[in-house]
Formats: sequence, C-alpha cells, structure tokens
Amino acid sequence: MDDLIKKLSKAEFFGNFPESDRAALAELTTPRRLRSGEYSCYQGDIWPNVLFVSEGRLDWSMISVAGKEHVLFSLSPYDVFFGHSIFDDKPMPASLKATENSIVYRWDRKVILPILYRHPETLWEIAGMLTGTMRKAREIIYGLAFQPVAGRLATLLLDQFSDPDDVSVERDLTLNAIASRVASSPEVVCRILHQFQSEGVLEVTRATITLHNRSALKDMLEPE
Amino acid sequence: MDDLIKKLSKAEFFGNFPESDRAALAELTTPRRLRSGEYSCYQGDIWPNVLFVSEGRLDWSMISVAGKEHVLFSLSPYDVFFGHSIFDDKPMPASLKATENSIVYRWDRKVILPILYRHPETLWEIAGMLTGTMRKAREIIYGLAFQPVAGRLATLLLDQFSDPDDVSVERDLTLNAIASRVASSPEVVCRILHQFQSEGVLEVTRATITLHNRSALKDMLEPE
DNA sequence: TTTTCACCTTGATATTTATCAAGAACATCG
DNA sequence: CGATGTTCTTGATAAATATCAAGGTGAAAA
Repeated sequence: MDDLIKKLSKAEFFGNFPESDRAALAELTTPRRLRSGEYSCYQGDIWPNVLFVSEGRLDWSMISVAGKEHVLFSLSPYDVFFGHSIFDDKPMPASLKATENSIVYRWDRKVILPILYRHPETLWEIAGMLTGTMRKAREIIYGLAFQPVAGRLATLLLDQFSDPDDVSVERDLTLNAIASRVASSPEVVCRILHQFQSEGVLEVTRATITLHNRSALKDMLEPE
Repeated sequence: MDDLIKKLSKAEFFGNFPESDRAALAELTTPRRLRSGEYSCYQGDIWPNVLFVSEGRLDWSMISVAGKEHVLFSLSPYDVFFGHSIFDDKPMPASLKATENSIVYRWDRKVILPILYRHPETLWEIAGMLTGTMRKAREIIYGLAFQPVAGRLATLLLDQFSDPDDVSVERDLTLNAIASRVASSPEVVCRILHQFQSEGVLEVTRATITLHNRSALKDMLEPE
C-alpha cells in the first residue's frame, strides 16, 4: 500500500493532493494484474471509473465494425485515466488494452467522487486534463484529414525520438502496431519506412531505427 | 438585455442556473455582430472565453498548412462554447467562423469564473460537456480512420435527415462546404452524390435532396 | 540442431481518391 | 435583358493506398 501512496504522489493529477487523500485513495483500491493482451475496459461498456497505471502499458484503441483497430494513444506508468462514463454514464467509445503485463488500480465513481469534491480546484484541473485529451484528438484528426500516411508516420517517429539526443531507438513496435496507430496497413508502413531509408532520412534494421536527418521528418509536416 | 436573459434560460448549460445568475451574466457582456465569413477566434489565438450563440451559425474548423479547411462541427443558436484556452491557457486548436450573419455574446474567464464557481456541480457539468465534445471527436476519427468518403457522406446526410419524417431537405451546404466536412474535394462529393442517386438511394436536384432509402445509407455504415 | 512461428519484405494488382480542366446551369446585379 | 461570378458537373488522368500473395529472416522452442 505504501508503494501505491508513493507512486500516486508522482502522478500528474493526485500529486497535488494532500498526503492524507492519497492514503485514502490507496485504502479504497486493490491492484489488478493484466496480462499482455487483456482488456481493462471494452468499447461499449458503461465504465464509470478512474484508472491509475502502476506498471506496464495500455493502449486506448477503437475497433471498427470491420475488425480493424486504431490506437489513439497509450497509457504509461503514473498516468491517470478517467473513463468517459464517469462524466455522462454513456458507453465507452474505445477500449483499454494492455500491451504488456501491467498493474493498474481502479476506483469507481461512487468511491472517488467524494474525495475529488474535497478540493474545488480539482474539478477545474479535470477540465484542464480533458482539454488536453481533446487537443490530442485534434492532432489525430489533423493527421487523418490533411496528411498522407508518410506524414503520420513521420509524426510517430518524431514522437519516438522525442529526446533530441537519441538518434537510435529500439523497434518496440511491430509494423502491425505502427499501422494501427497511423490508420494504415503493415505493408504500406514497411514501404514508407524503406522509402525514408532510401532518402537517407533514417536507417532501419530488424532491431533498431537510427535517425540521420531529423529535420527532414519535420519538413515533411510543415513545408518550407 | 432581457432578451439575452430569456435566451440563456433555454441554453443547454446556463438553463439550470438561477435567474439571478443569468441576469448577472447578461450584465457582463455585450452583443457582437459577425458577418458571414468573419471569425470569432483564430486557430493559434489564446482565447480564454465562453461564447453564447444568439443568432446565426458558426463553424469550428481547422486549417491545414496547405490551406485546406476541415469543419468539425458547427454552433447554432443557444449553443454554449468554452474556448480551450480557458482551461489551459494554450492556443486554440481551430477557428470559429461565422457562416451566416450572427449575433454572439462573449465572456472572459476572469468575468465568468466567479459565477461558475458559485455552483459546485457546474464544474462537473462542464466536464460532462467536454466529454460530449470528446465523443464527437471520436466519431470524426472513426470516420476518417475506417470509412471511405462515401461512408462519411452517408453519415452527414443521415445527420441532415435527422427527423425520420423528413424525406426532403434544402441543400443549404455547397459541395465545397460538404467536402470540408468529410475531408474530401467537391468533385468527389458530387460524384458520390450522383452515385447514390443512380443506386436509387436519393434524388439530387440543384435545390433539394430527397431521400428514398434511408436504410441503404445506414447499411453503408454498419454492414449487415 | 532442427522446427516452428511470428514478423518482415517485396511484387503485382485493384481500388480509392485527388487533381486539373472545361463546360453547363443558375443566381445576382446593373 | 445581358453580363458576371459562383456553383455544379463530368471527363481524363495521376497519385495514394489497400490488398493479396509469396517468400525471406530471425528468434524461440522442442
């Protein structure tokens, strides 16, 4: 339990709470272990919960009627996630799926609301957090509406190479995983990756990607 | 002024306020007339305001670096819009543009926050409203990621024919306007519209669209 | 070591969508 | 009424993307 309290203090949201409230939160939940591939919530569920990621990684992804998957973003340790249903009691618009063995903590609305209400500014912070999610959604729409697959892939790569010093990253995503993030197919992603290579932008091996020309990727997004 | 107070009572959000607060709100703002084509806020602005639409129509639309436009949704009379910046002080991710001559009222954060804070449940309602916007964004992403242009157009048409009794609607949107909602080009929209016609789904004339087979449009979205 | 399996790669092809161009239909205004 | 400008329409063409198929590669398991 102390472990959880400590982790919550580093969380983006509960970090600002007084220690006593973090302790109260820790009292009200138990760890859940998810194995890679397991779901925490399904698209369509009424799921009025708050989730805290302690270990592992979860994807927030939509599934189409045709069975295709589109991953919008993923949750990492210390991330806090508010299920949509907690605000409006409607079904969840996407699913949360563990992509690694993970440990999460969950609170039901009935349990967590009284604690949130102790701090009036907290509700305002929630609005700020939701606004952040809306901004992420906006970026996704922008990519889909205006950019070709190559552009969306460039964005994803720049994201992976977020640290300006990193020039080489492990390929932790399969082509399939990448495709479901840029809304395309693994074959197309493969081709574009090799096209980037032939242009000297980067170098792909089976295990790593090495970036040679970061600005070329950026130019792809904002011409000039 | 009384006019505004009355209108606010029918608004989705301020309608639940006590009359005194609506009066207070009316005191703190003045009407702004926008001519068709004028902008209320620009993508990139810091714009910490709340907007109430009294008359007319505004489009919430993104503009790409290449100059293309994508309309995400529009605001009609009685709609209340919270600018993103009001929550996080960051630039607006899209623009608000009047598509008709319109009358709107605006409040700055400094002015409106004290009134909102009078009702603790209001903040929770704001979160609910933001969640609604996120759900709209999710539908847009779903369309762009999984559906061809014809599918997105079908969704738009079903939206126009929302009343099950309506079988005929005025064509109030130009092909250009439709194209910027389904993220395509006017030529493509034109062709698909005529393709629908040749399939007997609907009938297009210059002035109206008449729906012959509503379920055909629905089937296009959810096969089977 | 061999087998197995998932993943990657590449080619060939079909489909979808964008773009350019030109003419037709319509509304508006002088 | 004629002139003007916008919107619609259609054809031709190019580009982007999806899909299917087949073979290659490497890692893990037997």
